[in-house]
Amino acid sequence: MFLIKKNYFWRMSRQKVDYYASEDKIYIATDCIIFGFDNESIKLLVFKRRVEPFEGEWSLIGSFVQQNESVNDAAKRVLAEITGLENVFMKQLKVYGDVNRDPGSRCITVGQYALIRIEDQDIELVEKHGAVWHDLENIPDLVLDHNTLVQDALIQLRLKASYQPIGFKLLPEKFTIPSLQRLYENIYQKKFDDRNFRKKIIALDVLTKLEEKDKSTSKKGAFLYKFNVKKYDKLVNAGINFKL
Amino acid sequence: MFLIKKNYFWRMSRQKVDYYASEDKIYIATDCIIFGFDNESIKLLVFKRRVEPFEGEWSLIGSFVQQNESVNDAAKRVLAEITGLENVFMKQLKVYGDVNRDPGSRCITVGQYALIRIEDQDIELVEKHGAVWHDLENIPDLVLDHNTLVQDALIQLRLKASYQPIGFKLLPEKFTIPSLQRLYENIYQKKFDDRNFRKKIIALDVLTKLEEKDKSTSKKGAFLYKFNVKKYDKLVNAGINFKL
DNA sequence: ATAATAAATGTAATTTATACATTTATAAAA
DNA sequence: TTTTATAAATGTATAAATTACATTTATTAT
Repeated sequence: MFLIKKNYFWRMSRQKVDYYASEDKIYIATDCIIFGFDNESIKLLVFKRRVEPFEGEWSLIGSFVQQNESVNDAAKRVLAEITGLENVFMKQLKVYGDVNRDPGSRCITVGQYALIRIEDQDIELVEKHGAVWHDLENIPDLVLDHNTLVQDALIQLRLKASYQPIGFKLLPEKFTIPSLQRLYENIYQKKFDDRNFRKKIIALDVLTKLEEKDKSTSKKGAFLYKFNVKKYDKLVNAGINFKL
Repeated sequence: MFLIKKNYFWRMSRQKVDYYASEDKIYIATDCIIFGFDNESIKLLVFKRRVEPFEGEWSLIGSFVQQNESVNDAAKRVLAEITGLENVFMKQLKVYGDVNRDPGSRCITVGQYALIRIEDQDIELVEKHGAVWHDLENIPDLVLDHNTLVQDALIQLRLKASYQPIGFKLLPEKFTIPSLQRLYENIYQKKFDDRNFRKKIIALDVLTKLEEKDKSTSKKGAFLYKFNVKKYDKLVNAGINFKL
């Protein structure tokens, strides 16, 4: 039998239910919906479970939240364990709290989506954990409600991209305008006119043009740009409305 | 000592920590940030605690999540207990999961904001629970991190209002265009030009004009309108972009 | 009959978004 | 060395949306 600590009686007065003793427990997990971009398309990082239960099945990367860490720190910890990355863009998506979402035991999970630069990952670490990048069109069946988490995260990503230039979080430090365009075409699942796209992005005035060119995709080569964080922060503070 | 059920070993393989036995427990609560509109200004519903701890202090309305209810149902339950209302617009805001957010014991809370029509509330019930509506400019100091929850909810409300006409959730079934304008002026904390506001709202084509007038605020009286849910749903499905 | 007051209406000017075709730089092939 | 192939880069005219702005109208109370 598990006794709730005394100082937790305070909330109970408002409720009809008897909380005073309970064997019950609700577990708290967090699962990461990790998106990356490889200059071609947006991809999702999932891993194949190597132990029971669900051995051999695909799953998001997650963990229980521990007693001595915040919910957000738990997600950061898992992300670092699998990709070797810290200081990654990560946002809470939603709590999945249905009673029977996990047949094993009562467990809620906090979905958190992360945007990472694929090139920055620690490939050995990723492979060691059995994690694999999947195209969004080919996401396998995942355990529990994880496919729902992914779909919700995609909706959120598209929404958020429409009022904040989060797309930059997915790009390497130096990137070309055509690759930025491909990224946004991926996010929104539609083509943009290349002249208008370039015009709009440059009008935002958050890019710094470099002397270097990336010649990997054309003979002419495309100029590389950097994201100007200062100018961007100014924009955000002024209440940006970044619509493509 | 509390033993984690066997089938919960599966997540552990990924972690270094020993989960096999633990006296620890993380409590899960949910707190409601309840907004209402009285044709004048937006208000927040909070209540004065009548029992220890924090007796006499102001607090959001919340509860622990119970074993046999979902996180969202817990919030709905509390909301119904205090206001008598069901089928209210409510959205998850964020999980507050810092280790020390609650000095009593480890407890995370899911903030959920609700938009209600003040006129619909069960006043007796509200008063019975010691709940009071406060102007946003005069929100008292609340327990724990509840003031943070409120501020975050306001930001979210403003953001959401810019791409979905959630403002209507705060209005009575029949409302005038000037009162709708006052609501949006409250949400955005700025004045709109009355001619342009009316033009834009009517161009949305989700309002049905009634024959009745509301003469409570002028001699001429203002025509009442109803929100057309069908037309609105069409808009939402088509990917609305409701900007004022 | 008059005064007072909020509600309702239209238009011109400006800004922003869209549609659309050619030239340019370079590497590879001839 | 010349030609070919290819993605990158650029400008302009048209349409659509947003903004700024002033007067008339319906009604109640005096």
